[in-house]
Amino acid sequence: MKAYAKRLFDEAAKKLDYLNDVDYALERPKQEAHGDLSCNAAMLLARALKRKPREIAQEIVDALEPDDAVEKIEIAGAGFVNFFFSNAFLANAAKDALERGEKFGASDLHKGKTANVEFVSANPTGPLTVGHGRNAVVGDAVANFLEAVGYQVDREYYFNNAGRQMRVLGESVKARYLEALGETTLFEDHFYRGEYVKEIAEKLVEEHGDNLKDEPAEGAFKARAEAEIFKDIAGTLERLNVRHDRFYNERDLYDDGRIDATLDAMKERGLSYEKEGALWFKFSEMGGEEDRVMVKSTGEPTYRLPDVAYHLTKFERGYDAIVDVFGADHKDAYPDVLAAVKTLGYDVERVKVIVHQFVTVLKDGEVVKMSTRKANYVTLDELIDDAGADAVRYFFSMRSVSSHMNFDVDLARKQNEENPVFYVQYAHARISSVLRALDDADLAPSAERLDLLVAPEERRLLVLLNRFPEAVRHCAEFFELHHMTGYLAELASAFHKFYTECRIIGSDKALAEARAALAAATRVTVANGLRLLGVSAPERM
RNA sequence: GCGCCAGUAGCUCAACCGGAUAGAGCAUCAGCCUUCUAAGCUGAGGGUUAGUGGUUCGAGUCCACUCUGGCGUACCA
Repeated sequence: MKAYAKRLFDEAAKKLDYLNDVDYALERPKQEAHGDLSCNAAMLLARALKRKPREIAQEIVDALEPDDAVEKIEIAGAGFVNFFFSNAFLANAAKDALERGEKFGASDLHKGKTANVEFVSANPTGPLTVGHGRNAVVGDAVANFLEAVGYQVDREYYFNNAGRQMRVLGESVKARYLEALGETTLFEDHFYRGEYVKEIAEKLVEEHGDNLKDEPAEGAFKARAEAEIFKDIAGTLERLNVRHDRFYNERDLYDDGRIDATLDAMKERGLSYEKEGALWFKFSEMGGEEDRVMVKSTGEPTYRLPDVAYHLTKFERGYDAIVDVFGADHKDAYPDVLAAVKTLGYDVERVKVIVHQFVTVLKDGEVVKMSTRKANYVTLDELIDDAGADAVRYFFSMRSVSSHMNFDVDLARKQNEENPVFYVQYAHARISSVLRALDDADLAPSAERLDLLVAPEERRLLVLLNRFPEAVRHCAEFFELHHMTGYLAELASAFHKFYTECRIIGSDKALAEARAALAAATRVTVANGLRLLGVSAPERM
């Protein structure tokens, strides 16, 4: 609809030069009485032209040359130009959906381009928590949407198994191991206290008895912990239908010399210096906040150095779009990384950073202060156990990423029947059910007579089908998944109303088959929307 | 202190580049199943968009200040 109206305006602009000078909007009005699409150009021009907006609106309308796609164009309010599309035009979307099936909504807008989406990226120090869930869901869905607009997408998980956290984890496992052997140990305050640490230690006792007593914590203990925890993380992600194409180990950056190369490159440009035994980068000269330590006086790099080197590899791998998904707690790091990458000659415009706000978890009416180390958390697995993978994915997708969200675990548990995801899935199941019943009534969906679909409920569904491709593009561009959940809720609602008011079986054959086609097209659309969000579309409920 | 994100109905959240009468779900109340799935539909109530000032044809949206909450502000990641 928007594309069509835009073409009309572009044509009109050849006659009305002032249309070229104004950044007008083509929006869908909140109220149906205001049509399917609305343009505010006349109001925006009124001042510059020193004329009345409605007068300008009239001039614009006179200059537009619509064909029969448009039923009427009205001037309303302060000077809005409102479009009402014809049913014949709207019905095209239903035909599209039926013909293109799973491809409906997809486009080749970015065909031939590649994208890298990095998400989750939790170090293997413990099970994924509810907080990671938001990251996983957002990252995976964003990747889906990028694929839908033509990108070839790599999903990447970046991790570090060499830092202090992992060292402490190894020590924690060893301490539990010795405890299990009956020795008294000092379980230090900063150790990881989670049950999973004990479980790993117990496995080691079962398999090796006391043979590991003299092993260093950093050896077998850490290695086993990493392997077990990663297995656990992978299992959790699998349950959420989230998969990564590549796990990128920070260590590789050291092994293949990228860390040193990054240091050298900065040194060559005179952007690093030594102070108090540490190596600093001059971020203040690169547009960053202030200079930062990159290599500590101990000789150990800070996390920023590998972060820079890692991002350089993404550029070297030639991605057209580089998407980073992380929580608000990591927000301070990326401006420096981008500043360094830019200084080294790369186009940082390709990087899109999605910062999602924190998830506040409520349990038993209380806020749970999450800490992996202190073993104070609600795991993602527990949440999936309680609410189901579909509800978890839908729930995280429903909120704007920039919004803090409250996650009431007790509510999620009860939400079985009240969760909005079921409303949408139910529409899919209901349609599936009607379509199954068609055979017995000797009917089949047919797009031959879609012109018969003139009831308000039918028209409304058609309008929504028209909006789906736009909604997909919007999500791929702005990464705001809640626009898709909102769209799907509207679509499901429109269907349920249609279902209540417009009988399929029992109507005249031509009308029944046109309605069946509309239902089938709606089912395709619901299924595609849910699939992009990583949510299942059940045929029976 | 400084930086970022937010504050909208009882609760959880929407509102696309500033547009027309601020919308959903849940909860509450009142209706609708002899016919394709009632996990549905219809209707009702519920708002000083945290506050104050400003910008303009028009502000929940932009600007300034104030208040409240979250996150950050490391030679932690």
